[in-house]
Amino acid sequence: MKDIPMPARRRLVLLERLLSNYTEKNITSQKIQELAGWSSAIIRRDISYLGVNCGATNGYRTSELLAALSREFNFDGEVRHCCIVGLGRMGQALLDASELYDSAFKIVAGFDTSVNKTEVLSSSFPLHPTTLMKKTIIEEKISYAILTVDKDEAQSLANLLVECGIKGIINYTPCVLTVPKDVLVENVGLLTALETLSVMGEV
Amino acid sequence: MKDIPMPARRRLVLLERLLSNYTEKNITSQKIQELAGWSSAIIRRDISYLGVNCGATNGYRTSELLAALSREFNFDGEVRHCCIVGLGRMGQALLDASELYDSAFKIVAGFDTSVNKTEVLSSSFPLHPTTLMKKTIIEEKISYAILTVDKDEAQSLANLLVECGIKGIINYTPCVLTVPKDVLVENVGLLTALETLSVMGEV
DNA sequence: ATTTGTGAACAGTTTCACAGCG
DNA sequence: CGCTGTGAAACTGTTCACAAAT
Repeated sequence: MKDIPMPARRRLVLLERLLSNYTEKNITSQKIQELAGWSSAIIRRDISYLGVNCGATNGYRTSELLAALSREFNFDGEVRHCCIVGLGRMGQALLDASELYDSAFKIVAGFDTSVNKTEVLSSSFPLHPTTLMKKTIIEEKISYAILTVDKDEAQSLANLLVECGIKGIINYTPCVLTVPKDVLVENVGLLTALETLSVMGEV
Repeated sequence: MKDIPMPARRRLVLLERLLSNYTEKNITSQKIQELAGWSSAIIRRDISYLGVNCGATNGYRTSELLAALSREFNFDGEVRHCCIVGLGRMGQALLDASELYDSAFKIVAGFDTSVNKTEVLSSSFPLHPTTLMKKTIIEEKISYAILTVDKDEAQSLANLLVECGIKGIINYTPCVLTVPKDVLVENVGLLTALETLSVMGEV
């Protein structure tokens, strides 16, 4: 894993997503190219990092590839605990997170600065005021946070999360978060995503 | 713009986000490094693509940099029209999209396959059944779609959007969408983002 | 016959290091 | 003097093209 290039890792994650919704028994690099848009050459190299030796002719066995991806990324180990920080409209929309059912990730807590929110809303896991964040994150062994607060609270809550020893943040806010190098951030805010689309499109 | 490398474009978008929330009059490449985590060398090169000549010593003038970014990315031209496809919990959470207020993007329509949804919900822009998608996208000159449907509808609605001539899709579903090369996709689904975080983190 | 897996060539991106500017 | 802007070097990632596998 150590020496899989970063762009390859991102593609392999998408390959895992792709194969999860793929029903054929076998798949060729050519077929993946049609479905995902990357060149078949780079797909073969990406897959070669996984160390599967498929046996040519019919392409890869879907199940074998998926297993190799899970193994390499440790998606078959212990389930990773996550929390939602910010229970506004967006945070509430993620509360059920049916998407994560059957995945390697599980939301085990929600936080909001407003005690009102944490008391009124209900979910299958406990909702706490942010004052209990440190305690909960440590006790529940939470690795990742999903940040869905207002932009004026974003950096201060990111700071708090870092203090709690979080390993990564999914940033749904339109802010650039300042965090130490060992804390990873995925920026998935709507405005950021729209600006990126628009900018990648210009010839 | 033509020859700004893709990784540089992504950073420049984040630089734009960063500066939008930055109140000092001047900023140095060193300061950006502290805030965003990229090396000061690469920041200077990224900015050099914009063709601003700042005049050393005190770093860049924040306002000048922001203006150059807006100019380069055409954020100061006509507002780009967007639509939400899928009015479930997530789609509804994006309906107000206060985030886009004062930006280069505006949501002008929402769609759902269920007429029920489009009739019951209310928003500042019209909600239509997907049967009216082609008509509306053309009439309203909609460039970008925000896809928040269930995973079993994701590809078929992506197909429809492509047929309507959409330029890019913000994909909030956990699916990999198959689209022509000239249609761009930003994958911001929760599961995809969590898997990416986890995979980028492994040493 | 078809498709993988991979050295070697190529292309793209980042870093280094320093001249030049205010 | 501190900071930018940028050639040139170093590094990283992608594509080519073909031998090996079945």
